[in-house]
This record gives sequence, C-alpha cells and structure tokens, in this order.
Amino acid sequence: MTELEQDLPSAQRDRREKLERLQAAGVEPYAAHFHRTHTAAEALSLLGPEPEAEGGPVTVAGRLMVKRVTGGMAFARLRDGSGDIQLVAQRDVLGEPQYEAFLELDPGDLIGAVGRLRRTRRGEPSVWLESFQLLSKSLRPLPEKWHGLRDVETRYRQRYVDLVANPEVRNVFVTRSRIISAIRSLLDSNEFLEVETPVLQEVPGGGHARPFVTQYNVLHRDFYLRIALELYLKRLVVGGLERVYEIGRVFRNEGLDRTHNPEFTMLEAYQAFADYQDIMTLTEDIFRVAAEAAGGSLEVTYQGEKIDLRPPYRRARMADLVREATGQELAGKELADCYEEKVEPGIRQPTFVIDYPVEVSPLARRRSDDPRFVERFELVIVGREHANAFTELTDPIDQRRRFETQVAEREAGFEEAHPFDEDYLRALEYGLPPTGGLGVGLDRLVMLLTDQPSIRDVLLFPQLKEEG
RNA sequence: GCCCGCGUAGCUCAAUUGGCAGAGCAGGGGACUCUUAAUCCCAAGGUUCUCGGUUCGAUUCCGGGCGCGGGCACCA
Repeated sequence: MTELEQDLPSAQRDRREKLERLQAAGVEPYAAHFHRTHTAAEALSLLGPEPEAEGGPVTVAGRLMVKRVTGGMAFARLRDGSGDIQLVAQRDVLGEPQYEAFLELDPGDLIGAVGRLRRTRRGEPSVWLESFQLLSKSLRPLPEKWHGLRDVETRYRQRYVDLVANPEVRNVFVTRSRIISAIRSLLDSNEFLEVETPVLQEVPGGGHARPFVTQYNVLHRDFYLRIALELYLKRLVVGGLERVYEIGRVFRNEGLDRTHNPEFTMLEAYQAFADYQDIMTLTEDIFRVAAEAAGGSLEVTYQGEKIDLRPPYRRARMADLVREATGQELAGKELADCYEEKVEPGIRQPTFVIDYPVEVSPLARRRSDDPRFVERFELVIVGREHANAFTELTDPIDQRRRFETQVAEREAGFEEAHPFDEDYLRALEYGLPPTGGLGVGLDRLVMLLTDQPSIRDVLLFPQLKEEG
C-alpha cells in the first residue's frame, strides 16, 4: 500500500485493498466488454403476473446499489439505465468461491450477471444468479442509501454521483431531453431547417448583454462568445432559407442567480412571411408540445402554484399593464423599466406582453399605426420572461439609424447597447422578406415543466466557483 | 460587488451556554439460506472548511479568507 492510500478514508482504502486482492487472484477488475441480453426493465417484463411465474435466462448488467446477506443467501439491487432489479445469490447454486466473491462486492460496483427470473417468497421479481462477473470495481463509497446525496455543492460539482444516488434528478434530465426533442419534432414537421451558426463572433449582436471575450491568436483579434443567435439566423432568411431554427448555447458575462447561468440554452426560430401574431401561435404550439412531452398535462404546478398552459394565452399591452398597476402614463425606456420592476413579477399565468417601446427594441419593426412602439411580445409566466419575439425590422435605412442610436448610447456609457454590425446591414440591403422571429430560453421552460426552483437543477453542470 | 445564513467521519445528521466530538448508513471482523433502510454482536473511522486572535483551554467566542445557499445590484 502506498502512502497515498494510507491517507485515504477507510472505506476507500478497503476498496483499494480489495482491488489488489482481486488482481492478485487473476481477476480483471475493469472488463473490456460485456454483452447483456436484457435491461432490468426488459427482464422484469418477461415475468408473468402469477406468483410462480418463471422466465429467462437473462444476462443483465448495471451498478450494484445495496447488498443484504443472510448467511448462505444474499440479495442485491442492480440498477441500470432502465431501472432496478433484484439479484439473488445462493451459496448452494454458485458454489463456495463464487459466492464468497459475490459477498466481496461493494455497493457501486458495476457487474454483469446471468440467471433465471423468478419471484422470491416475498414476491420480489429477481434474477437468480447462475454466474456473475465484475465489470468495473468502484473505489469510492456511494452516498447514504436512504437519504441519498443532499449537499447541493457536491450534487452540482459531482453530478455523476447525484445522478446515481438521486433517481429524481435523473428524471429531470430525461424530461429535459424529451422536451427539447419534442420541440425539434414540431419545428421539423413545420418545414423549419435546423442550422448551426458561429459561437465565436466578431460582433456580439442580437441582444443586450455583456459578452465573454477571447483571443484568436492567429488573427490577432478579440472574438466574443455569442450572446444570441439572431443576426446570423436572419442572414440565412435573406439567403432564402425561409424557416430556420437553432438550439444552442449562448453566453452572457453577468451575475448568477436562480434564473441566470452564464451559459444557457436558447431556441431561436425565424419564419419568413410571418409576423409576430403568427409567432404567438407558434409559441403556443411549442409550449403545448413541450408540456405534453414533460408529462402530458397542460395544467402544471410550479412551486405550489397552478399554471394553465392551455392556449390561447392572454394578450396585454405593456402601457395598459403599467397604467393599471401604477396609474402612470409612461413611454419609451421609462415604460419598459417601470413594467419590469412593477408589473412583470406579478404576471403569473401565461401572458403575451405586447407593444414594446422602440427604444428598447433595436431589431424589431415599428407598428404602422404608432411608430413609438414595435410589433414585439414577451411571453411571461410565473413572473419570468420565457420567450421574446417580434416582427423583424427589414428596412435597412431604419436599421442603420437604430444602430447609430445604439452606438450613441454606448458612447454615453451604456455598455450593453447593441453593437453596430455593418455586415448585417449589408444583408438587409439585399432584402430580408417580412419575417417573424422567436427566442425561447429552454432552461427556464424546463424549470417550469419539471417544477425545479433553480436553473442549476436543470443544467447538468451548472457554473460554480473554483472548488474551495 | 454588497447584506444575511451555513460549513462536524466517505454519506445523512447530532452535540459542545468555552472543558475527552457522537449516532445511523457505507467500509472491517463475526452470526444468520427469502432479504426489502434486513437483523444481532464486536472493533475501527475526525486538521469539526481555512488562517489568525482572545483564553489555562476554541469545534464553540472574535476577525480575515475560501466555498455553498438566500437576498440585493447587474441581467434595459
């Protein structure tokens, strides 16, 4: 034993000693391959409902979770990607050496096993072992079998342990995957083309946020990690890809809290010959298929609050909401600021907030009947922005003026003003068809549909500081 | 960046109004051939996050630091 091993906690030291004993006995503790015939769930489905039913033989493989030994007979729970199944080992069947080897196994070990299916006297469907094989020796003890892993810092830093120890955490991420898959299917079946655009950008446009900066050595230039997908996707619509979408990571160099992580996943979709009214319908469809994928019901509970996701969603003008809440008649940035502070947190049920001031919407088309406002909406649920959409600004002359206004704001000290993008203007000058665009923060959508209070609970590896 | 709270065994948690830090689980030894958080017996396991201060004595009180959580600011 090395000095390092002597310093280990006893549970880890004992496992390393076991490993050495196994190797000394000629056992390979890390198998190259193992072919199973059935998952745990498939094996269980082979067994009929009657108490005396039998099935198999089956070859299963997974992680040993808990072991109970009663003399010449031992029980263990095996967990694989499909679920759990009990293993039964008997000295009389396996023979002394194999049985002793089974008793040496630790919770956490990955094993493969062959046996027939039958229930125990207590009715537990089980694989009655004829043989088994160690596939990967686990050198660290699993968290407590009853309470699981609670410490949130360890859960986030060592998500692999969290996923093993806490099945409900696994379910959140399975649901996340199903939600995103369902959204893809919806868009694909509506003739949207999934595309990929640059993550490293020279002009970080499409939103208002502080970007992360990096250096491209060969070009001797600073590049930025994208803060949005918007401008590249609209370039593609100029090019004739009339319906495009991208699901991708964006990066914002800002604070961390329950609803913000510096990298997060955004869906953006652009549809030529559509306006923001059409995009409201698309948004309702996206939220409907997402909720169906997450559990079926459009009436969900978020942190104890009933939320009704059945379309159509309420439409409300921002200026009306502010007047109702405060009695004030505001316009421009003041209106948007007041709305965000006083009104938005109180909007609980799905609401399309419409008619944003042009000052806070440099990429959106003005309303024809009132050019102080744009054809834009945000979808607000439980007081949070879940989607942002507008009829796109297609007029290159107006767009140039808007960029110039933004540059002036930047020079006045507003760091998050939209940067000037000459190439984007060149694209608009070739002609962008009338287009509606949508952005959805998928992490917040997953939070809503899986009832998770923090964005960290829907990100596999949330941002944390350096381990202390 | 600011304010508040928390940090004890591999895991889940106790306790110390400043005086030898203690359980369960996991791990070790033993009994047990139908267990389900198996049960029973025995032994082991600690830099009480870290650095300093006060004190005869600090895990406890005070201060700095680190990390995590919550709130604020930022996220138009």
